[in-house]
Amino acid sequence: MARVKNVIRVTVGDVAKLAGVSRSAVSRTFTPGAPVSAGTRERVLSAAKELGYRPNALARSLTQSHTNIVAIVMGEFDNPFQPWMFDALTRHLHRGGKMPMLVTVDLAGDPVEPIYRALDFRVDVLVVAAGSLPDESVAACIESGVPVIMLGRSVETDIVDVVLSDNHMAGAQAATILINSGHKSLAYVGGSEGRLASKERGEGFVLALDNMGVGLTQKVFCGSYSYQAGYEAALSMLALDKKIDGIFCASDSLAFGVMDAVRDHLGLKIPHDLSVIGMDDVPMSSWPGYGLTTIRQPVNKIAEFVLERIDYWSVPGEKQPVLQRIPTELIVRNSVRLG
Amino acid sequence: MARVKNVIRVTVGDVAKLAGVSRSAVSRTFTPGAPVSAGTRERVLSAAKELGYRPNALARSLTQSHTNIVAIVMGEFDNPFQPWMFDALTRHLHRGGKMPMLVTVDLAGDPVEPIYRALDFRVDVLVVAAGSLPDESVAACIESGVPVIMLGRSVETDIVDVVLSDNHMAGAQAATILINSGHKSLAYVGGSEGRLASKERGEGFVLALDNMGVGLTQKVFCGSYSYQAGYEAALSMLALDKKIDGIFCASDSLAFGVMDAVRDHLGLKIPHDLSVIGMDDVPMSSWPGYGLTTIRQPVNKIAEFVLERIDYWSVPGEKQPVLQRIPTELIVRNSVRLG
DNA sequence: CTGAAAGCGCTTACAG
DNA sequence: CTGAAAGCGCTTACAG
Repeated sequence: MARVKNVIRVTVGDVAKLAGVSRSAVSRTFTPGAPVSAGTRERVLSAAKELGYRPNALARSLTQSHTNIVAIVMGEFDNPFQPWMFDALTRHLHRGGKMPMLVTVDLAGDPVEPIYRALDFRVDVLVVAAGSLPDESVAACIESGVPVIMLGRSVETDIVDVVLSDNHMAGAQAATILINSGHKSLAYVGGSEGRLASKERGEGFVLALDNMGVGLTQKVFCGSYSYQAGYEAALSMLALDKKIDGIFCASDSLAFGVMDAVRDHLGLKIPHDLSVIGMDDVPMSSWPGYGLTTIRQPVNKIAEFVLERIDYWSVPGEKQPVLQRIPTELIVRNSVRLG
Repeated sequence: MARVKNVIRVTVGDVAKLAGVSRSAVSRTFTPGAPVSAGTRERVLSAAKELGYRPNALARSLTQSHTNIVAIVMGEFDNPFQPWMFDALTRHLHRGGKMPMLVTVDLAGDPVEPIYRALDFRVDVLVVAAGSLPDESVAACIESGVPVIMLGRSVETDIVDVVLSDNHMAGAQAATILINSGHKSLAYVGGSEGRLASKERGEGFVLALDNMGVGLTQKVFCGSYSYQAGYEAALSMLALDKKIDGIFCASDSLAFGVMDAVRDHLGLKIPHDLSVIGMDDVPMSSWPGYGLTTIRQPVNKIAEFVLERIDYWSVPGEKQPVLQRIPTELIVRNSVRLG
């Protein structure tokens, strides 16, 4: 019943002894590309297998220039998009042989200490997946001296990578389907006015509308991407202007809020009376209860690109940060009246 | 424009030199409880501050019996409960000074390799937050020799901690409110029949019903906790038996599926014609669109307890694993017809 | 290709 | 309380 912690720690020395070679030989066998003869490699591998040996990643990291640990810095999961993006990211990191270490910045706590604690482990790079992250936290990442890859967020410096969805394209895709299907009076519901993503999505929407000779009837920024914000925005917006027949929301959760508000309080039918279009394509969008037509953020493509950049930064030398926009995709379901 | 990686690595030696003390003294200053005179501590601290010194956690881990890294082993985020639990867990780990390292087991990939890779970093403990985790992965954790804390899942051994919601209590809470508010024909919608949680919730529900002299009208296991599963279950269940007026679902997402199926296809009003009660209390439950009455899983209490157990396992000696059930809480909203 | 030696940055007994 | 020394488990030049 009682449990005794009993981890046998096999080391290079043990394997070397059993294989009858030097510790260097063992080390080389586990270092891809290092020179070892087929014979010794064989003997080392079989000894290692017999002993159940695996190199201690901590010790290895101490002598190498990298640790294979990637810090993911984020705020709270206050929006279904975040866990979704996060899941794709960790999955890709694993495939690339990286171990994700999590840094969740608590809005009630110290904005920088958790970041320093991750840095103590000599993480190779900081992936900042941060909508709701305090500016101080972001600043700490940038000043850390460690490569930073920002997700979907703008930064005032040009020394970090930024990867984000092509928000202008997204806005244009929303505008196009709405106009092509005969909508006349359109509105945009954004998140935080200050955030790049909300700004760009709105700009892309308006610009495409302009190009088709249509003006925007109304625009509102909610301060967040949350369901509640969307719910309230819909109420106030549609009370003001009842002829709006199409709304583009800067996130799916905003769109869900809009849809529910419309159903509960306004007595309008979606999409018959009003079309709603979201952005993200979180799994919930395909639930029959919503059937949300939306602009998909390509989380897997984003994650893949992040992995590429991690590899890029991992080789020493003069480096050039990039700002990369990943194309979005229109997903047609039932919340937009067609034809 | 070009970015040069330029991390200055200050070491104990640098600080020792500046402070005019030995490296041991520096080390002791950063080791809580170690003997250092106020004077040297002062000098060390100020030197450290001037240099921006922080102990290298990797090197430190190499000489100590612990690393402060906690592995979180999980499957996919296929259910809103998981990110919610995960968020609470990581938050508490940070508060306890632990760094979470993520191990997501890909169903398409190797079920054990990612776990070994985490073990290579000498994680202190494995927190297995695993509904959908393959048995092989779970076995690998248990055999690792590292303390294991299982979340909401049963195990065939008695050498690991298990912490989970009090599922019997949850079932009883659901039964009680349903019966007290005059429901007559009740059904249970579970997840996987084989899983402890789904089984226990159903048992608790039936047992409480029994005690009140009521039988269960119908029971179905969906194989998962997903929205889709709930949607389909509702369709087939209610087609079979139209007089059911109360359904207890083993998860909120199951309940959302049931609600939407009922609204879309059965023309029943919730809660007027049919009451639905969920389990988890994920944030979405409080969205006006659902207003789900549910049994809350105390994620923060669970996370707190996990932290306690991590501390417990961290001190050496004869150890005793525990199975801890955390009380659940009824959250009343609008999906159950009252009185 | 191979091994002995030095070193990564820290902590822990060990004498004082 | 303090410092010199040894050691954690590995890798990397350095000779051969």
